[in-house]
Amino acid sequence: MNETLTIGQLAQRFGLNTSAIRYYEANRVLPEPRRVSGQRRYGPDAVRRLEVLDVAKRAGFSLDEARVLLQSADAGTPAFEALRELAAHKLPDVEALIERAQAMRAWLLTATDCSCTSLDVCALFDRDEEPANGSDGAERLRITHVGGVAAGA
Amino acid sequence: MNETLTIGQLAQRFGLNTSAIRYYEANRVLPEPRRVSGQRRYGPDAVRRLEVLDVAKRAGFSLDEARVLLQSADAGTPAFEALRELAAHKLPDVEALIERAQAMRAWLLTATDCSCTSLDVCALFDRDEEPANGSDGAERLRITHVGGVAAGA
DNA sequence: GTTCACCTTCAACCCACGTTGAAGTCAAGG
DNA sequence: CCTTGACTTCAACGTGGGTTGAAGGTGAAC
Repeated sequence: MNETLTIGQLAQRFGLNTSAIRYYEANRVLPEPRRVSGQRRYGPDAVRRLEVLDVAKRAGFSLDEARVLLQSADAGTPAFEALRELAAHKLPDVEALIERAQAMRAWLLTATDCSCTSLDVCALFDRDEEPANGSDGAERLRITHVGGVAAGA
Repeated sequence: MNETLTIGQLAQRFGLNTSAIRYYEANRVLPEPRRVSGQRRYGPDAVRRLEVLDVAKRAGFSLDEARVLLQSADAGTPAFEALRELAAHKLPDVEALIERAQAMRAWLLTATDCSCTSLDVCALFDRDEEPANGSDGAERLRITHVGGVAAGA
């Protein structure tokens, strides 16, 4: 069992489509692998890179950011330097996202109890409300600009 | 002061681009307004609709969902019916998003303290970790599939 | 009459992250 | 020889929420 995989085997191991792996390579997130009669062959280093990429993506990094992280390894600089900087830069975005999502959640909970027959009179949809009274409105949703976090499906 | 606005005035009132308003109309999120020599004129009803749309978007609804909400008003059904259903349907997505974002935050916080010189040995990037030990790894990020919540900038 | 600000339409473009399709290559097995 | 299956390339498409640009209309002011 010499650890050399075709693109199909590698893709299967990570639950990816082969097109995704080619896409990563085309965008220099993964290096060009060795080839046997035109076909890509991957070693354990590629497996680890995909492992790192997988976790990095789930941690909220874009492919561009993941490329920076992975290429810092190739540049010989200690990994924690790039990692710390990327993480510190991403943290405020994620924290803003959390705040925003919690405001959404609070609003949606209130909305499930709404009894208004017309949206015209529903205080849930009033903007710029005075923060004096019971605060049912949209003022908590006023959080502006959540930065570059994808968090998508 | 008869409350009739041009598209530019309406856009300014909401901090929107006029193209956005035309886009909403083209996608039937807003109805076609009255016209004066070809140009759109908007009344207070349109202002309220944009207000509702604005809050709905910030609450996490897509334009499609906002259209459903706004058109239920035209259909004569009580507003709370559509609102409750939409909100109840969106809530799990938002709660998943919160969980996911909090997992990201925890990982990023750990990452800012990482001292690994190589990503190959960094436990932060190990997947499928045994939940036995100190749990520094990526297992909390394993939350799969966050549904249709945008939350973008 | 021309300049100005504002409006109109329609099609094309943007972003990230890939997917899909057409057309072709290659090695192994029957 | 022929089929099968996995691989190759490249270009085009899809998403959501709009933006941008070209080309033109309209009314009022100067």
